Order: sequence, then C-alpha cells, then structure tokens
Amino acid sequence: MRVSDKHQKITQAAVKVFARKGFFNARISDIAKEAKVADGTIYLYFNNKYDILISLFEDEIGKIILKVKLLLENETDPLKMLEIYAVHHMSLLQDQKELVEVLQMELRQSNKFIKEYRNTKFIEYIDIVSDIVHKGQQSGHFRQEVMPGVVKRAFFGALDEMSRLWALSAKPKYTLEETARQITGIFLHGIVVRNS
Amino acid sequence: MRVSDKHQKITQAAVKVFARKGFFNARISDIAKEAKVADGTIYLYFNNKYDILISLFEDEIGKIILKVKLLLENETDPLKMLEIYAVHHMSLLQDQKELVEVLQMELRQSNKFIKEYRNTKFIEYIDIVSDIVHKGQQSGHFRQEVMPGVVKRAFFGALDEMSRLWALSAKPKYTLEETARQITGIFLHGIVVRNS
DNA sequence: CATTATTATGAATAATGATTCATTTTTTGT
DNA sequence: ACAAAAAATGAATCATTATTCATAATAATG
Repeated sequence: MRVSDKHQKITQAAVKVFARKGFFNARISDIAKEAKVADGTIYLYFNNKYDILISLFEDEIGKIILKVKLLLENETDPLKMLEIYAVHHMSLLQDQKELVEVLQMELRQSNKFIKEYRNTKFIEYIDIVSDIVHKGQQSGHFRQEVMPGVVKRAFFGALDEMSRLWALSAKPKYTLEETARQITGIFLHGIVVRNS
Repeated sequence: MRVSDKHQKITQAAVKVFARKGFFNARISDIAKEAKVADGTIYLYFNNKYDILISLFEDEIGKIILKVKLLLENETDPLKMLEIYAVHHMSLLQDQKELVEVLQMELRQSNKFIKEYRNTKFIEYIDIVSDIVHKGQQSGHFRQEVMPGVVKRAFFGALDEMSRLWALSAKPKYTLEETARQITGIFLHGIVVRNS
C-alpha cells in the first residue's frame, strides 16, 4: 500500500468519526479502528489529533476550490456564476454530507483555539464570491455601492446556514439545487416587489 | 446572597470561560474560579457541564428575543422591521461579544451531540424573521414567490457569518450598524442593477 | 441561644484517552 | 535468500478533569 493511500484512509476515517461524534468526543482509537490501522500508525502520518483536523480541512477545501473554479471557467455572466457557486456549495451535502458537517464545525473551532492558524484556504474559497461580485460591478451588472467583502460573507453565511439545516433535518422540503437557486435569487434581486 | 444571584454568577463566569477556551477546553474549575465559588457549588445549580451550556443558551436567547420583539412592537413597515432585527442582532456583538461567541459555538454543537435537544429557543428567534417576511407578503411589500422559511435561514446565516468575522478580527472597516444595514439592503433589493 | 435546615466547600475518586516506544512485520535492494 | 531499512503495531504510561460526598459554614426557626 502506497504511503498516500494510508494517509487518505486515515483522513477518510477521521471525517466519518468526527462527523459522528464531533472532534472532542472522537477518540484516536475510533479513527484507528475505522481506518483499520493501529493507534500508533496514525502518529506516523499526523503530529497529533488536532493536526488531523487541520490537514483534513486544508486538503478537502483545496479540492472543493479546484472543482468550483473549474465549473466557473467557461462562464462569464456574473449572475450565472453566483448561481453555479451556490449550487455547487449546496450539492456538496449530497455527495459528502459527513465532510460538510466536519468542515462546518472545524470552521468554528480552529480559528478560536489556535490563534496562529489563519485558515487561508477558507478565505480563498469565499474570495471566489467577492471576485465574482467585483467582476459583475465592472461589467455593470451589479450595483456599485454593494461591497464585495460584505456580499461574500453574507452569501457564504446564507448558504452555510441552509446546509446546516439540511445536515440536521432528515426530510427536506426542497431539493438542494432549488434551495441554492432561491438563495441566489434573493441575493440577486432581493425580496421587495419591484414597481417598474 | 440570593440563590438566583449565584446561579447567574456561575452563568456569567461560564460565558467568559467558554468564550475564552471553548466548551471542551474549559474546565469546571476554571468556571468555579471565575465565579469565585467552589467546584462543587456548580453542581448545586447545574446537573453537569453540558447543562451549563444549554441553560445559558436558553436563558440568554430568551432575553434577546424579548428585547428584539420589544423593538419591533411599534413598527409596521416590514422593510424597516427587517432592518431593526439586523441592527439589533449585530449590535449584540458590541455589548456582549463573549456571549455571542458562545452562542455561535453552542449552536453548532448541541444539535450534533445531544440528539434529543431541539433548540426551540433558537427556532423562536429566527421565526421572527419568517413572520416579518410573511407579513410583508400579505401587505404586498414582498414578492410572493420567496419562501419565508428560506429567507429566515439565509438572513440569519448572513448576519451570523458577519458577526463571526467581527468577533475574530480586531479592526473592522465599518460599524456594526452599517454592516447590518448593508446586509438588509442586499436582502431587500438585491445586488443586480435595476433597469427601470 | 440552641437546634435544625440549607448552602457551600474542596480533596479524593475513578475513568478516560492522547501519546510513546520497544517490539514485530513488511518491504527493499543486492 | 538474506540483511538492512522502513512501516506498523498495540500495550503501557501518565496527565487530565468531571463529578462526588464527607465535612464545614451559614442561615432560619422557635
């Protein structure tokens, strides 16, 4: 077995266990069992328990960034780009529900407890949104007075809260894609009735 | 000292300690020290460590709900109501930064680790938004096709993510009130340029 | 003031689980 | 096939801490 395979096996096991029990309640031995390796083996690939979470976060967000950038590559309409981002974000839940749960909780923990950790991968991910907004302003599609830095946070926050709900509740009313489109619609056009 | 005073002293100490170290890294003895009581005393008022977090959450969200409902009492314009909600939500950060940090993390943890806990107080808090949206639709201010249940999550998520950023970063560019207004503006009118 | 009830204390308990490392197994190179 | 290197094992260690409870302090009662 190649080294990277075992690394990945442990990562995937950790995702499962963290999603099931949360980071603090997860035991190293749980992860080891899930990955079918010995407890000690984990320390050949990671420095400590926290390191598993951090590198998992960086690796997986890295993949998500690559994927969504690829999806956006051939689209120039900023309205459509925002929708693509939203649909992709929500669709993660379908394919990798456990991962989404772990990323959500990691996001709220690593920043708080490891001061020196800056979470640059996450920033890279949400900066995709501000780039779209900025481009949309230059092309005249979006209003000049909205601030890309605010929109990126608000948009991400809206999507993330929706997926938090989804991850918890068993029987959702609408498809993930519909939900993503609705949220995009709100951000693009607002909820107020137009008079024109 | 009245019983309720000690209860509250412990709660307030817990807010401080949880905000500083996070729930799992906080020791009971930390809270006891901060509250200036003995470790054992805490168990006269709470069943266990987790119970401190839960009841803290319920009590404090309860107060927030009362306050915002009071602020909304004399307003009938749904656009303004949404803004009042947003401004109040963001302003919590100014007055009770530690509490906001704790509520944010609690929200991501209690649902996950205590299956039977339903978090009804939180639902009551965000239902204020869906009520506003619903009224706005009845009065013809808001578009019929937006779904109050989606708006409430998206709006809360947007506000919450902004306050997460604020809680982390030391030097914000804008005031909390400006930020709240901007987010409300986006939800009301969207970011797309109007042709009319 | 004496007695009982309430409230508070903090040292002791007892379980837990991250990490280490001496030993074993597997792989590599010749 | 053999020796050396690399990878893996898992039992033992050791620190950590939530919770308990025998004892003490304080308050209420009559």
